[in-house]
Amino acid sequence: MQKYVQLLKQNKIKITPQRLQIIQFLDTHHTHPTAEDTYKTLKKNNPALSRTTVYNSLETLRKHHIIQELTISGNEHCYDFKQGSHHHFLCRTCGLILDIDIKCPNQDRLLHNGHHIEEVHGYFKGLCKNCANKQKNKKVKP
Amino acid sequence: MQKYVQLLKQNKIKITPQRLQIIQFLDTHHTHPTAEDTYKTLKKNNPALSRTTVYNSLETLRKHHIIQELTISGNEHCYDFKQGSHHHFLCRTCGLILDIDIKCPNQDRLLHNGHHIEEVHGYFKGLCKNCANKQKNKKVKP
DNA sequence: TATTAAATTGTAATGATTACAAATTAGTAA
DNA sequence: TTACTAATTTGTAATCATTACAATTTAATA
Ligand SMILES: [Mn+2]
Ligand SMILES: [Mn+2]
Ligand SMILES: [Zn+2]
Ligand SMILES: [Zn+2]
Repeated sequence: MQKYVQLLKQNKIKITPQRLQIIQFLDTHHTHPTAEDTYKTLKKNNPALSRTTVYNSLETLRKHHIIQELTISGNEHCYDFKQGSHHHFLCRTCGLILDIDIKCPNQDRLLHNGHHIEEVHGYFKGLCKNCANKQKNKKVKP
Repeated sequence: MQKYVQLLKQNKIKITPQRLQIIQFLDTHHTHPTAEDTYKTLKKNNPALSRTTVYNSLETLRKHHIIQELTISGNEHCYDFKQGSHHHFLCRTCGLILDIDIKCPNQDRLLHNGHHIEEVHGYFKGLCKNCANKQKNKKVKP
């Protein structure tokens, strides 16, 4: 927990229990949760928590590059505490989002034709192993 | 226009004026418009057009891989008639979305750890050349 | 311990997208 | 050509994620 306090201090933003809880949640659940996922989970142990606080905090943490915001699904933002840019896979069937640890020569690009690159996102979308197997079984045994 | 008719025929979906207009719009405006952009523009020449039709048509065209759906902005879908997977740049300041034609070794991946990859999206987010210059001028001449 | 700017909270508003049912139409076959 | 039917289009209402806002609370500082 102390490491999260340090993280906020380094970024000169106020240390609040809500922010600490949100960072801790993201650090211990590498499932790329949405704001709503985060809210629902933390609300259990902190019934006074407001949904707005979760949205505000995630935005603040993002602006300070403490967390990353993914736009892989297209209808909701997902958040990721993992440091360093990495690729992701989204299963269109079950919604699973996985880290994909592959090397990419464009991962660290900072400039392209005069445009300043601040973030690089590599998204793969398709059918996960699990869902693919389920579909296969259905076809074989109808 | 005949080429759009062929495209729909090949995909065995009904040829409607709305679908033809939508494809034509995307084919002649490579600005990655949203559903709303498309609706507003086409509504001018076809006041009877429904927003729902635009959403439905874009979804149908996407399912048949006639157009691509981008999730780069995070709060709205953008559409792209351009064939073949290619990378994109989003300016966080002005909203501009550009094609980035670079080679990527992961562009044509079909499988990763048993997961079936159907789409590859490479998104760069940052500040475009134009907006960067504007910011620079502001600092120099306040 | 008092002060104050920043953060949190709850509610209302917004914006994108989807659901739905009635009306229309494209494709097909007589 | 005409009649039929399933697919499509339309308009409206509903939903879902996110943001705006004002009142209340709190973390940081002196
Ligand atoms: Mn990740
Ligand atoms: Mn493009
Ligand atoms: Zn899956
Ligand atoms: Zn710009």
